[in-house]
Amino acid sequence: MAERTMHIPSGSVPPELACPITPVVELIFSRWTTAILWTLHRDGPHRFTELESHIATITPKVLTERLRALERDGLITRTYHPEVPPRVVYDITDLGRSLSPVFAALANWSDNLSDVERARRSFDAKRKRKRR
Amino acid sequence: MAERTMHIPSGSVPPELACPITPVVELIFSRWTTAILWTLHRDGPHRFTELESHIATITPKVLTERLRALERDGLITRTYHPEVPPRVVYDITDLGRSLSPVFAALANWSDNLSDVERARRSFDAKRKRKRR
DNA sequence: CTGTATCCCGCAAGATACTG
DNA sequence: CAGTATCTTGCGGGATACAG
Repeated sequence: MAERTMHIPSGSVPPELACPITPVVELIFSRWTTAILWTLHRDGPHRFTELESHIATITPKVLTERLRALERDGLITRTYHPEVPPRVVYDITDLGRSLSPVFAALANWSDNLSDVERARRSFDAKRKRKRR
Repeated sequence: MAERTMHIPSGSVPPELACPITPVVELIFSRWTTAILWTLHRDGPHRFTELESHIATITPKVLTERLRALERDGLITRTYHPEVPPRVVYDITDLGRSLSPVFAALANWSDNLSDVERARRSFDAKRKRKRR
């Protein structure tokens, strides 16, 4: 873990006081955004409906919200083609691509999910025993 | 970030269908948890009130909730010392420590936060221009 | 096709007060 | 000290309808 003292951006909310990476977390990991970034990163540019059907359970409203936020943050681009019917293509930016080491670290760690599962079962079992 | 809810995914069908790292994200990055894990990892074991005052803006109720969840997931330990007054010490586990590469990747990426800020200003400026 | 515009709800999170 | 117990609230996210 990095031991450096980092600048804490102003305008951030409470938890940052104790943890310098919280701003990054809150920036990147709002719900659905990893799915969107991951898709664009791995499979290239997508149109609105392509993303919609690929993520499957997201509603158009929420997808629009997330895409706007990601575009505003400079992580994806939105390209409008004035055709009939209109066509809009979303793609990941270099800034968005720079997240790949983060994603790789997360993907690596997913090996530990089974340990988490086991810990949960153990914890719940103990709780059940104490209850009765 | 994170589920932002690491708690039992409510009624919704999870986004991990489109993104394999989403489960990890939802596990680790619920609000406050990075601050807790970061603190325990960097500064060693802490008592309840030590965490409370270190994170400063968290309420005891929420801190308890997060600590329980992290304990259940096997990422931290809770040790009760039956003294007078009672003493409880929280510490990070090996499983929790194994998140270091993830945190390091995130800390590294925080250099890009300034780019995000710039992108936001640019985006907002464009919006303003179009509006009038 | 690519979105808005509304309305609505669950629940994480906050405030406050109290206890073994 | 280390938490519960209760009540309230903000808002992310869902459902539905509709528009350019």
